Amino acid sequence: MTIYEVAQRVGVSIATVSRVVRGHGEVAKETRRRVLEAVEELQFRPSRLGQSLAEGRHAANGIVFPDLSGPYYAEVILGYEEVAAELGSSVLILATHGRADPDRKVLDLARRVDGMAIMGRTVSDGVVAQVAATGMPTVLLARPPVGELDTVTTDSDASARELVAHLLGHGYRRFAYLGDPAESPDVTARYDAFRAALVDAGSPPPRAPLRCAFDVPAGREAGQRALARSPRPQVLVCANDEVALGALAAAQQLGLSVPDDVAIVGWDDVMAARYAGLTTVRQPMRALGATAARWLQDRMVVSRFPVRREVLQTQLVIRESCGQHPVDMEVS
Amino acid sequence: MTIYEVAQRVGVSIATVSRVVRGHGEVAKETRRRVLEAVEELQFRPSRLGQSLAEGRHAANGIVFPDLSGPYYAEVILGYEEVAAELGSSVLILATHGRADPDRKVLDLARRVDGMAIMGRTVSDGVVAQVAATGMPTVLLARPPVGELDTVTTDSDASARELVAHLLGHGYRRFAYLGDPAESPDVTARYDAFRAALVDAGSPPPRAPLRCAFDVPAGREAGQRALARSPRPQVLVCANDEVALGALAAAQQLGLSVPDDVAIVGWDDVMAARYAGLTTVRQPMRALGATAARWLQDRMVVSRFPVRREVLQTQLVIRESCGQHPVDMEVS
DNA sequence: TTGAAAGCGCTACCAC
DNA sequence: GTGGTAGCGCTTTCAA
Repeated sequence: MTIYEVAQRVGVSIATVSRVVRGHGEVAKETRRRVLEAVEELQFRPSRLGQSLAEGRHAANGIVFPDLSGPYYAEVILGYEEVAAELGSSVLILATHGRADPDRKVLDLARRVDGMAIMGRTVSDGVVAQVAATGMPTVLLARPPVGELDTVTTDSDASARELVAHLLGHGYRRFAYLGDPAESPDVTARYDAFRAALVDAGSPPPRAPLRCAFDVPAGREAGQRALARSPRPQVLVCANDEVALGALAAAQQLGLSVPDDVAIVGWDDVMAARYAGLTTVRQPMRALGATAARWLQDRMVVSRFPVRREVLQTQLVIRESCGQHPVDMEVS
Repeated sequence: MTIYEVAQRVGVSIATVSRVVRGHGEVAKETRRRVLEAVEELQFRPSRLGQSLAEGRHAANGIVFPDLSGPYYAEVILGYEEVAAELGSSVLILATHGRADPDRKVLDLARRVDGMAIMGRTVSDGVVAQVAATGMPTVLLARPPVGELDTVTTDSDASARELVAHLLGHGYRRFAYLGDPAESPDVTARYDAFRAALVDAGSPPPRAPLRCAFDVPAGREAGQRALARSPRPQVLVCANDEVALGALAAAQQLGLSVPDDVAIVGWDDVMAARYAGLTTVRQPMRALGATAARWLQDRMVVSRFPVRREVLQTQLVIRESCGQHPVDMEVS
């Protein structure tokens, strides 16, 4: 079903059909009626490819993320899709984690979209720069800036400072950090912020992080390593909630009580964190994605636009896992 | 940067450049070298639009889901993306829930993909049929079949039967069901299965479901309503885990102990369920998405292919919320 | 008010 | 081996 068949059926040119369908240009009332009738009868829908090729735009944009497992990325993507869809863009998603040749895949995605958001440690700065160099509107998410690209991240410093103050207030002095700063820019930022907060508070810097992946099993394994250290750390500060939940399991397995024998804190505030009673730092994940989509739109509409950088606020959420509190500080 | 510029630079025709780039057809070694050199220098990447238009395919497929909030859909999409990417397709996502004109959006998506997966109650059977009628390879996910379309769902009957047997074994006789069968085909299936299992076991059928949306706040509200009934139900059977978590909060708020005063069971086994100690039915969400992607591929490759129907197995997961058990039946 | 036609960027067939 | 060229389906300008 092409525009030609419609035109032929009505006995007009394809230009006229196009005008009617798009609602641009002037068309005689009667002609319009006949065209619309044929469109309806033939169930004509213009080919997106033909349209895009002629218009020179895809009306789509993409988001690249490490992987979708874990509620964190899912939420970001939801926020992104919601805004993008509102703005009339289709959304393409691309997970790179654990996949062969992520660079190629990102470059490939770049050929199907008008703009893209790139999250975390998915591809190298070089590839990001390469994509951006083609003139592709690009925004970076939860990732250090590259060149003059728009970048939206979430705060680690303020909440790390709050967290450390809170933990020191509990009287804790021996900390272990679980997570691999090399794995993700987020972890890097979180670890650095944690370390800086500790040092600024006059404490000795923490030992090197116990490196582990970003999931529950890895957290458990790292938790076991941490808790085997002597003297045993009083607090396990974890790169994200899943690692913290793993650490929780490790403690349980060793017969240690949380928080009496060891305190555990996470990062993100995924749904499970509430039920595990995990003290954590809440991330505005939806807002992260929504912001990226909005900025992308701005860049696609206005050619020259000042570079944007924004650090979204996070919130320390105190629950039971970091120590006994006089009253429940968070109920709901 | 088009194929013309590359051709001109090298002094060959675009046909030759195309041959080299695609790796088809015979090209003299020396010519190939010079073309590749130019491609490299000019950073030429063929336009996806031109390519697709000429090839007559998008090399992309789409998945439509009610919304992305809640870990359930996210996991399905992950499974889908993983397989689709492996198969060389880009993935477009579309959330319909709470959006204006979902039909139009789905039809729109259909113009950009070679195949699509449609989940749950996103669009009417009519629209599904309309999409399928265009020849678009389509598979239905967690949704009743429409016409001759491939459909993959998860089992509700067997696990509902197991669940009911287990609950009856606890001595419970008064059940309340929380969730709105009209909201999603999943809920319909779950409620029907629950009801049938109860009746088959010789119990009286449950009262009508307490209708509520699919999230924690709605679950809490419905939980309050349920627990205010007299006589108070002994078990709240919930449409999904989020509703169950809400019901849990409601019980807590009323000062009721779970499971001593009231038992609560959910459906899905999202991550939070483990930490909330929720008895639930585990869904193979990744497998659901992966299966859809695989079937779609089959349909796109082989034109005529027998209709497929599959019901993936689910697993009853017993935790604390359904009653005291002699020993921990699930540790990890 | 309408039509003809020039692209948009590529693939693949047919000649040479 | 290589080039010419006819599509693929649409938008939009220019004429009529």
